[in-house]
Amino acid sequence: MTAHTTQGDETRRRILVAAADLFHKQGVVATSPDQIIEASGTGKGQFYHYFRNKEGLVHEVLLAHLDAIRDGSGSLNYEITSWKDLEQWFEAQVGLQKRYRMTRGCPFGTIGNEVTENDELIRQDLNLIFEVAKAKLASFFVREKAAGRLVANVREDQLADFCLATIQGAMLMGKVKRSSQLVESVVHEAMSHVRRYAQTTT
Amino acid sequence: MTAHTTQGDETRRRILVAAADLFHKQGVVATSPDQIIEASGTGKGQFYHYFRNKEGLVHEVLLAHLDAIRDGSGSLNYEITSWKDLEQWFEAQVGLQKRYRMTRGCPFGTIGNEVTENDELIRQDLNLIFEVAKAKLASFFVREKAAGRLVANVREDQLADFCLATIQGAMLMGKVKRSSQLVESVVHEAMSHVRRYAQTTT
DNA sequence: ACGTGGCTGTACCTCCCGGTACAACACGGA
DNA sequence: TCCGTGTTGTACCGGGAGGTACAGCCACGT
Repeated sequence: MTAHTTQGDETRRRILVAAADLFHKQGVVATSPDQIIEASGTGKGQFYHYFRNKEGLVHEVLLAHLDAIRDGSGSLNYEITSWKDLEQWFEAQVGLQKRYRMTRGCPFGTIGNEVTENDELIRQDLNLIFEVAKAKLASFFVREKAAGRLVANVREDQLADFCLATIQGAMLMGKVKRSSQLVESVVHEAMSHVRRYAQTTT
Repeated sequence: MTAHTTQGDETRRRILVAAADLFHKQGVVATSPDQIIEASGTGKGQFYHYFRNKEGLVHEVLLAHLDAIRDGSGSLNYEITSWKDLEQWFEAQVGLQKRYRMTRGCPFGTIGNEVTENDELIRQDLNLIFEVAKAKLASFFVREKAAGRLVANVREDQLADFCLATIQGAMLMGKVKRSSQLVESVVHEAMSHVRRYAQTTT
């Protein structure tokens, strides 16, 4: 299951990266082990040596995503310390989508939408990812409120969920429309809404 | 392709209904013709008699959805004439999701997320659906603005996109979390944002 | 040097996917 | 009545999905 050699570690990593990319591009169901094997330049032997099966691989891809959010090693910065940061967090997602010429949505959303009642494990992984992301965003709002810069009756986690949900929906619609303008304007509305809770209590 | 007999019309309809349900439940890619055939109680003969292939069926399912939005024959009412209507439109989506015990997302969103660069036709169908839905919502805002009950500098279609995007994101996250509370609160935030553009100019 | 792991490649297997071919049937009109 | 068109069932097919078996390899400690 896990690698015991630097070389083995490398191939394992290559499989993970190739899989993550293909899942993002065309979804989990539409991606076959053979495709991942070819894209990663490995063989069937390695694939089933390092991963129990396809579902196991999906699980580990999601864990990798989770780590990326947790330690900030991914291309997105979830450590929000200012309103500017929050705005950049939104913009960064649009930017990422633009690099793929608006042909892709959010990596998590893409997988999340494919989840059925038989994928309980995967669903929980995704749930955890959203939970961690929410906590990161919410902690910013908590600090702002503590500093008296946020109206007192606002629910911080609810606001964080709002941010996540809007960006998910915006990216999905941006992908369908193949247009970044839609995403930009939705993000703009969302930011404008969240900002209204900010107050300058002198 | 198209039926010429009331009986043939019936089987064609049964296939469409069964397909729509399965696509909503588990997505397009994960649904095989055989499953649709079994669920609709028909045979392979009928399937390929009435539809060119699987993609053709997806296309027609989407056209049926589109009609449902256009003439209001679906379970959702897109004819918004009051703020109460708008709120009910949001709530109706959550209600629908709840009936499936939060195991499904939006029918369009589910399909939209599966779209790749090879599904240009399907993508355009979905785009049209979103476009029509947006127009329905936007026309309400236009009327409100004309009546002076909306701030003058608001872009009506942008606001409509915002509504669509948030409900999409909310339903996706609701499905992943298997919780309707998340959806309710996101919808609440969205409504609260949109309502701020309303003004009573005496 | 040699065994004992981890690593890697390839052959193979079963099942189902999307689809075709084709024969039988129903039934209204000439 | 008998033909033609719309409808329905079933047999079949190539290919790829997801996965297993297994044999070679290479490095390492001893």
